[in-house]
Amino acid sequence: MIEAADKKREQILDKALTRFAHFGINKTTMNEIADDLAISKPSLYYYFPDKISLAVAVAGKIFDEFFRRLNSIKENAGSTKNALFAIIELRKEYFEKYYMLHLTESTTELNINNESFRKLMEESREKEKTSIQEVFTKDESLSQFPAEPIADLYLDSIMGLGMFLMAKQTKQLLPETKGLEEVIAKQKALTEIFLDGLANRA
Amino acid sequence: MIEAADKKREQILDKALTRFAHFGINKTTMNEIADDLAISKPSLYYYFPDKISLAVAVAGKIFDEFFRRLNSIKENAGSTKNALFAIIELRKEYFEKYYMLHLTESTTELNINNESFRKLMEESREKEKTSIQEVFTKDESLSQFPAEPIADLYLDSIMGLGMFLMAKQTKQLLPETKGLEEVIAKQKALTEIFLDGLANRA
DNA sequence: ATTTGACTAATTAATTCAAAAAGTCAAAAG
DNA sequence: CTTTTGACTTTTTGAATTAATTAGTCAAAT
Repeated sequence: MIEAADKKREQILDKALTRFAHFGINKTTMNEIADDLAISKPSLYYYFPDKISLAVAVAGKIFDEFFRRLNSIKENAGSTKNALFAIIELRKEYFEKYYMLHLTESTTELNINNESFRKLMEESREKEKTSIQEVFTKDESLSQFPAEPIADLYLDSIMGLGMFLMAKQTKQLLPETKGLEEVIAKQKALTEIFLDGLANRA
Repeated sequence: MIEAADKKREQILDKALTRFAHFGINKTTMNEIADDLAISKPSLYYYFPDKISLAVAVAGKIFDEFFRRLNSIKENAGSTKNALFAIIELRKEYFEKYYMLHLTESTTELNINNESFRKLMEESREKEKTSIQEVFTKDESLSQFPAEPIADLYLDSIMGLGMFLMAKQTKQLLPETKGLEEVIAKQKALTEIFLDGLANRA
């Protein structure tokens, strides 16, 4: 019964995701996940060969959902600017939701040395770049220059701005209630100037 | 003889700078600095109350020199673009030169909790922002919109891009011979689009 | 094919302790 | 009175040891 096994795998993924999102990967033990599901640890290991595989599978699930949303935005957003703004909001949503997994920076959780995780992250970044690229390509008024390096530069700039501002706030002792809002605002402001800059060259 | 004391302080600063730049602050001991100068440790402590004060004084010296160069660029560069490009190169030069002091990111060296260091860094960032702001203000074609938020956004974007790309490269196992060159290239590319974007709005 | 109790192996966290480095002081030298 | 120092104390750092937790395995059972 391959179907049933898949269903169980999904159940495990769901429970694991919940714990990971709450406490992070390192602070979640395989025993806890097994207990949550009211199964034994060996059962858990029957479905996933090790903890990293489980974590990578969870991360993969999150990315799948993310890219489904991203594609939907890409297809339906009216203008280029609207699309890029919506993508900024989407990234924010996922950042807040899965903050504990540190899927963004590669510092602590999920040892960066791990091959399959690094691959997943790399592929995801590539995928996101391609999506952004398609957003630019769709815009006829920007068809003059190659979309790939532009998308690359845009994405690096937006991500860098996000990382930088977050880092700045973290090491500040001041109130950070607004926090993400400032990041989003600046990312949008940069997006606007960026698009104007391209339009100006066209 | 206040004059002689100042001269000695300068000598100490110079030697300390050399060691700090080579080995980093943490890996340099007060004994080594004293030995370099052929004086005893208590003598060293006669001029600087503690190691942090010494390190902060060294960092201050570096920043002073940096801002002297920055101002010279600001005064002499022809176009706005030239000025911003030259500043990017200047930052690169200082980053390479004083890499070991980690004056940029606030991770390891010089405990970020230290009050006087945090103050120095904050003031320096503010100063740099003001300089960039003046570069924008000088450009009559951009006099329509407020220079302050524009300079702020530009600086955050450029710094973020730099940090982000460096972090990316660090955690990559690939050749990084080019390394900084890619960073500089992208910072310049973003600068161009940014300026075009402003021009387009004006 | 799936599950588990009872195990082992590997990692992580806490503790100890010695070495290194920071920092002090009373006395001396110019 | 300013500057310097040998000899000292206090703190910090890092390696080594150990205890505890957690990852991962296996033979047997359903």
